[in-house]
Amino acid sequence: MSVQPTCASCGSALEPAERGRPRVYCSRACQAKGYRARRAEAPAGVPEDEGGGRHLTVERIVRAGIVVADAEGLDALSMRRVATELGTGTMSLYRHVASKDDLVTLMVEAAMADVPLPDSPARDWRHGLERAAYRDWELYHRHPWILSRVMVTTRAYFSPALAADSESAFASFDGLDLEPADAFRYMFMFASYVQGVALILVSDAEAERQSRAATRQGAKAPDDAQSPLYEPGAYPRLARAMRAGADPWDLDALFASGLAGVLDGIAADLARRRADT
Amino acid sequence: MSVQPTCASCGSALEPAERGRPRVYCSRACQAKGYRARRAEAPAGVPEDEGGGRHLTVERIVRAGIVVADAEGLDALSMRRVATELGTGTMSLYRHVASKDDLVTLMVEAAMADVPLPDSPARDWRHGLERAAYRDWELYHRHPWILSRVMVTTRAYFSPALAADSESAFASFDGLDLEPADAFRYMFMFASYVQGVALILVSDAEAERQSRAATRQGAKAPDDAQSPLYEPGAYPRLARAMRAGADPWDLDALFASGLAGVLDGIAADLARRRADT
DNA sequence: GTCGGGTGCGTACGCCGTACGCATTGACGG
DNA sequence: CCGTCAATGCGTACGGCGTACGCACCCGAC
Repeated sequence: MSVQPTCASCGSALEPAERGRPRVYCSRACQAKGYRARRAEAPAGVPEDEGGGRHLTVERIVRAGIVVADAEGLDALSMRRVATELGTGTMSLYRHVASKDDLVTLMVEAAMADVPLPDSPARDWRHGLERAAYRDWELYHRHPWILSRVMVTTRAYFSPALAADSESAFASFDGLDLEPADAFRYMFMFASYVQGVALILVSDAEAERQSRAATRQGAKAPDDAQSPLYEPGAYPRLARAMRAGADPWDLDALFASGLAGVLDGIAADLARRRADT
Repeated sequence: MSVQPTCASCGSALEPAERGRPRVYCSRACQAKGYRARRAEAPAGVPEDEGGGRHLTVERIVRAGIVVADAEGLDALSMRRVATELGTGTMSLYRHVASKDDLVTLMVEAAMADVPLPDSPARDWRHGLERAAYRDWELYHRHPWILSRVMVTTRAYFSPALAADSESAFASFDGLDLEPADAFRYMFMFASYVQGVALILVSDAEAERQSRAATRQGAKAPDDAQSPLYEPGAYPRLARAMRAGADPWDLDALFASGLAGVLDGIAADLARRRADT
């Protein structure tokens, strides 16, 4: 009896008719994933081609992608662009990376290693969550494009870097004897807030880039204070609030103040639960 | 002395050499904006072509765009697609809409009218903000793609629908004698949280659509409980929390619980400020 | 030597947004 | 009734995108 050959990466059946080319993988996508898996389990024999040599590797591709995305935004990231940056052909990238989506996922994973996780236990839960928030904030500052992947741990998909981030934040509650469900709810609120402000940060960064590009072309920057947002009229409350709170636009300060509020909310819930028992 | 002719929409100088074609507008983009402006100021003479007739209008284009985006996501929205939906040529759209970006902006503006603003004053600030939060939440449910524009009022750009939303939410604070700067900070925290959860909602909707498409192609849905997120191991705290809080995934409940926490945070700050004076 | 898997990449396809300019229409002054 | 001209529709084309496909080469194993 002949064994039905299966794809070495995804396990799906390989049609005998498919033989001749992939032979082990059912598609280029699986091929790339297979290469990565095999390379990862290789027991660190040769140091992987010193000095960033000519050889194409996932690492070099991901690093090049991060450079482009940091400098010019995720919109400017294209496979052709990354290939040009590396001096290779576009399709060569697909030997190491399954798709553009895969590349971005790998980039996010890699970029999150740029800001280290705290290595000491937090003084208390509030200190722990503040540390975690500022770690994420720093990440968004450095690599705004990571928000293209949702940065709150949900059941949706598994990311080691994101899970490590969450785990570290959850450790803030360690001495508290919290119900796991409560811990989850606190975390959800906390992470949602951080992610929500990050969206503003990202769009600020994007607007900044665009206005810089426009200014280079000789256009004049529009005056903020001219905006109808600052004119009393149809929106008097909004205008007053904007004048008072947004006039020197300081997103870092707003982030800090909102964070304090969110943590106050958690504190209130903690106190209430403690009183109930 | 001959007057330098200027673009009727953006006011920039019109090169005489440019004469012959646009004659009034410096570009097709300005042309589209000009048409819209003129049509808007037309004093409602003829009822604008009853019965959704053959005539192409901004309204019909925007409506078609919303239908496509609702059903298949913003990724599926292309100018060609909208044109096909309307049975016209692709480039015809550009007579009424300056660009795809312009179209999306108009779509967001129009979609936000789908859920009415509250028309009665709120009982108290907490009730007011809850109403505002659920209004936005409903909007994100119906039209997840509106999050492609940042939905927190910042100095970045002016949107009438968004400003009206903010103004209405600010009205929650009306009887409170709040410093405008404090009101702004509360609003910022509140809106950031809502927007942050919306990002999860949106990615859920996207994942849902993709998995439905994959299932139609015969793939099996992956089992949530298999995810490393639920396995104790490298992430014990995360796994416990996920099992307890995310196992029947109920985003609406999580939204409500986090919202309560955020409002508690505002209440704490209000109480503190009141005690200080 | 030769063979076969690992690797790079050129070509091509079908999308996209949109610049450009011609064709048609319809209102209006003569 | 006709000439005119702005408003409008749209066909063609360009440069970009992601990526499927298959050929060419390299290099270690035998």
